[in-house]
Amino acid sequence: MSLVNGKAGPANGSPRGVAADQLRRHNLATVLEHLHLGGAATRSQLTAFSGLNRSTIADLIGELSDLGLVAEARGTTRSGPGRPSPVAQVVPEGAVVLAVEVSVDSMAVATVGLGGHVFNQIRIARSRGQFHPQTTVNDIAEMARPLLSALPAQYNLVGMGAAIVGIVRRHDGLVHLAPNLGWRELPLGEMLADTLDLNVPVHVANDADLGALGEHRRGGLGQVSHIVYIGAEVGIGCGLIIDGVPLLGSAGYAGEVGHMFVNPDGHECRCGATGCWETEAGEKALLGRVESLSAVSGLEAVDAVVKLAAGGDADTLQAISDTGHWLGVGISNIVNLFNPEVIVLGGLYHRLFEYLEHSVNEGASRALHASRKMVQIKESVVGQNATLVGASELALAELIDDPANAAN
Amino acid sequence: MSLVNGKAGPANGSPRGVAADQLRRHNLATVLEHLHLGGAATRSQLTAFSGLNRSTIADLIGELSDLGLVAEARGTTRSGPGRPSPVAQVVPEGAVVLAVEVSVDSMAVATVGLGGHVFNQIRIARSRGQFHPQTTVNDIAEMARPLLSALPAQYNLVGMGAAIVGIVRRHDGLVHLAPNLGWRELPLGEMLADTLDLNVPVHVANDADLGALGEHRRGGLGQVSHIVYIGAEVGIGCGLIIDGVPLLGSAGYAGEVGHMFVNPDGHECRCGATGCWETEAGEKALLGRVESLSAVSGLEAVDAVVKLAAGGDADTLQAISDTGHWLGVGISNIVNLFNPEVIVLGGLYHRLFEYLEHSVNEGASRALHASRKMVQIKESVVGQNATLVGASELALAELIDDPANAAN
DNA sequence: AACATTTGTTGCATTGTCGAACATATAAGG
DNA sequence: CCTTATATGTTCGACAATGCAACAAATGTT
Repeated sequence: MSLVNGKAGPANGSPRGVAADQLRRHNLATVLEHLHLGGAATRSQLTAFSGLNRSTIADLIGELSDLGLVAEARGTTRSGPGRPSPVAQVVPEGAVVLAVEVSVDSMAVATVGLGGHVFNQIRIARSRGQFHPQTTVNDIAEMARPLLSALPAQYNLVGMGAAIVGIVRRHDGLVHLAPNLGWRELPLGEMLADTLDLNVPVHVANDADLGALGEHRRGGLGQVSHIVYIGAEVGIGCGLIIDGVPLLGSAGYAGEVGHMFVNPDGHECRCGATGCWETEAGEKALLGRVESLSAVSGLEAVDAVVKLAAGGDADTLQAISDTGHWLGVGISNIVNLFNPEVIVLGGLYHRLFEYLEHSVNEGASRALHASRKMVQIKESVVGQNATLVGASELALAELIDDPANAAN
Repeated sequence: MSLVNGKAGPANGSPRGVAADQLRRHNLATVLEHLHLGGAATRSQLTAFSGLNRSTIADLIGELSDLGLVAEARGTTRSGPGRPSPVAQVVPEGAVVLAVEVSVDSMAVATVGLGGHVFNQIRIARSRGQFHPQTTVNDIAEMARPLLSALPAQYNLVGMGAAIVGIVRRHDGLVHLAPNLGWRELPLGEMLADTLDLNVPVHVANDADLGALGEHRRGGLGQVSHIVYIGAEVGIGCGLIIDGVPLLGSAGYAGEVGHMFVNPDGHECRCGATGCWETEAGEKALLGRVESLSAVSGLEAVDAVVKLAAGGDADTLQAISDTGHWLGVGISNIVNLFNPEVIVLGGLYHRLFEYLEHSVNEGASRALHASRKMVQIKESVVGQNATLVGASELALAELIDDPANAAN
């Protein structure tokens, strides 16, 4: 939570100084974020966590309560003497967002409230054909309508977040390139805003970036603040959390790892190069290694591989292991560059994690010893919904960062 | 400048809430940093920059002036009517640091004051043999002594920063591994503190990380906040600035790019793999490509290459160009991962920049189009002293971040 | 020389947090 | 059941920092 002044300032650039109101904003945000991510907490816990005085905490909670974002209840059973501290928790309907995910094999929409409460969620399969963008946007609107009307009375919609399998410019939601959807230079942010017409801010981001955000905030990683999320459907996506903050790059294009070079003797890639990470560790690479499948492709083929692996088919296990090896080799580069604490595997790798784990670790042993030793390679905890959860967190962030101004 | 509370707090973790004193600290830091990096400024310019009230700026400058960090002078010639605004500027001797650099071919020590004012500097050649660590530390102490006694009266020494060609754990200055110095798990921070006995905080960091910091802060890059610095002596080093903040990784080991994989048909590397970036674009790769030099090695060989290139020797130019190509290929991976605005080439690449530029750009064209288009590959502006400057900035950062508490 | 303009200076208002005193709710012990 | 210790909420005044308005000062313009 940075404390950069957000109010309108003098002409040249944003003001760097900070006044008392920004201090209040920061403290409100800190308390609300803690409740949002950590669940219910007593006032005395909040006092300890924040380092603020109990009078201040009382005041902050009072304001959040007036805003309809937090509610207090009588403290439950406690140990030890002393006046019981009331338990504060977020009110989910106090701030609701619409989360959207457009992946290769499915599309999902969810209504999510403060605290990560999912009111409702729909996921539909999507064939791999390329659809006209406006058709997709209309489908999203169609899926969203019933979810929005099913929300409890008096809900407060504050934003919308969309995760897209593609390269997205953050500040305006322009989809620069989404090969698997057939989109290019598409002003998706605008289109969603216009078509859904919800009168709330629309955020669009890359799916892996949001997968990382979802895992960071809801993946039970506690105080871990350097995380790399790696997911695959057709291509390989990578999202990075550095010091607790998403790494976006200057335009939002950071984390494009698919065409990192890993294998001297690899296959030719659609990008023209040879031995790209995607070519060696992506879905197509995996499927190509399972001989009995050569005819099938896409999601059905992946499902078949999962089934074969579960059945203990030696060929399939070897194919998965080979894929894991190249996955690990790429990971070693990433470990050297970022020195993260955790690498989270999502998407395809999440489905196959138990069969991949060993060979990934073996492949990653190429990395610098000191960095390698301290990093843990794990499977996604949030699982299939990591990107959708990330999209909701993205949309909620604006409110959490400035509860007083964003709530109404 | 993050506004995280730094004062002693309750037992579990650092406090997240912020009180008025931290606000003051933030504003003092903002003003001082602006003067430190941007040079002299009138009060009215500071008012515009910070967004704070004129009374507040007057008060802040008053405090910085009382601390001996800033001095005001009568405003010089101005255009337009109105009462002239006094010009504030930093007092270099108000906060002085000792900056140290231990590279492969040289060692340097400098006394640097606020505003980046270099009081004195010594650089000595260093042969490539491996020296006992304590000998090196003693040499540094020896070099530092005359510099410290040559400082103006009443100077205030506030810290020391050391740049090391090796992998350094940030929080305690442990040199995990420095192959070119022959060091391993060496508590250099402690050794410097004990031997120099200056009674100030000692910071140790990787040379490329500090090169990046030096370029970011004194490289005339203005508001650019996503920078990758790439330097080479024997190996390739990489330092990253993300959103204006150094990327260190969870232990400080981030940016280890030397063994990134780039060339399928490459040479064998000392790490055991084949086609590492270092093997293809490092010093040895370059020297190996210049046939007429094959016997010579080290700094003399590099000097010879520079001379041959300046003389227009076709073989040499081709060798440099080939090296540049592989440098560019590695850069394309980095561009894809970080989406930076500027890549700064230092060290060996700085010396050869005019001969490399074209082939580096060609090699980098592999990168994602959108990211490639927006990044500029430049040569270092600070030049040979980038890492030394970075070391001084590192040591000064503590004071700038909290002028009131760190100044005395 | 009068005026407009910009900026420093001063004193008070406002905002936000802290701290002390008091009130309240629980557990433990007799 | 009553008393006591303890932890925490509540209240109100103190304190710190910034903002604001009125005034003063220094400069350019006419």
